[in-house]
Amino acid sequence: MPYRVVVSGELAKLFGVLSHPIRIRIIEELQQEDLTVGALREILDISHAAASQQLAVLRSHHLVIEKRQGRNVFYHLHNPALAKWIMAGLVFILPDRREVDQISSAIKNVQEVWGKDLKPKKSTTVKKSQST
Amino acid sequence: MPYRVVVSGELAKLFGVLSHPIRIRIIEELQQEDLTVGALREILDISHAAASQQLAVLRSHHLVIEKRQGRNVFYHLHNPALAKWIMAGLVFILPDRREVDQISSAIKNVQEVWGKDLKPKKSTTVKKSQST
DNA sequence: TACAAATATTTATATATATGAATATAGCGA
DNA sequence: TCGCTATATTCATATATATAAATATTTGTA
Repeated sequence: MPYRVVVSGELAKLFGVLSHPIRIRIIEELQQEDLTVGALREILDISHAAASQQLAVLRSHHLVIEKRQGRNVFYHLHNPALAKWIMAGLVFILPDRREVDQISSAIKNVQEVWGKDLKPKKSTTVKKSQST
Repeated sequence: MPYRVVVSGELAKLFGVLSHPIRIRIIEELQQEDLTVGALREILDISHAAASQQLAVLRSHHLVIEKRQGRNVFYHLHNPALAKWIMAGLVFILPDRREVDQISSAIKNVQEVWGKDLKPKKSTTVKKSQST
């Protein structure tokens, strides 16, 4: 198979995995610190099953790594550069005129939160509580 | 709307647009030189309508710009950095064991072709002939 | 046992894509 | 100017795919 076809196919798959808001948010949250499924569920305000499913998609493409710790499963990025690379893609977002203000101010906010230099990882810190 | 939601949604849309092999190949081909629909059709070996449709997707997200010239319509990248950014995503492709060799050699090949320094653009050069 | 997470299944929805036909636009020649 | 051809876009339709959300079930662990 011609290599261009192989590679464009693989890239397309990668982009497919990234083409969901929840999965992007998971990746950005994981850049800050390792998190359990329950913690992500809470942060993203989604059901447990949903969090698990989206993590499974990321896992199946080796973008995140799971690490069991007691009854919790912590996730971290296989390659933290992924989160940075995604942020670099922000410049290619070209909203339509009417949304320009709203979206570009949102981008600025997000760059401060997701884009700033990272705190030293507290990877094994367990959140105190976790409901449902 | 919380800005994280806005931005992750916009990014997801962008990734969605890029999650098709043909569209990726179009972007990489356009990095080398501006091309007409017919030229792309030929290079990618797809139908004329298919080329036009995929270009419409890219156009609707402002990733490519059309410029009419006589009876041809030339396309170019709105932001050539897009092609480079996509190539930078290659490092996040983590194939399964069995495909590792095939895919990583394909990636190497592609990096030579799509990743090398660009020739000065001959943007308005019209291809001599064009069948079908 | 009870909790956390993963897995499996189903359902519903959306979406993409290929194809062929119709339409539009531009250049060319009589 | 009037056709004729080349190029490109659009539309309609059928098919395929995917995809997500919801639910239920299972597994592992304290």
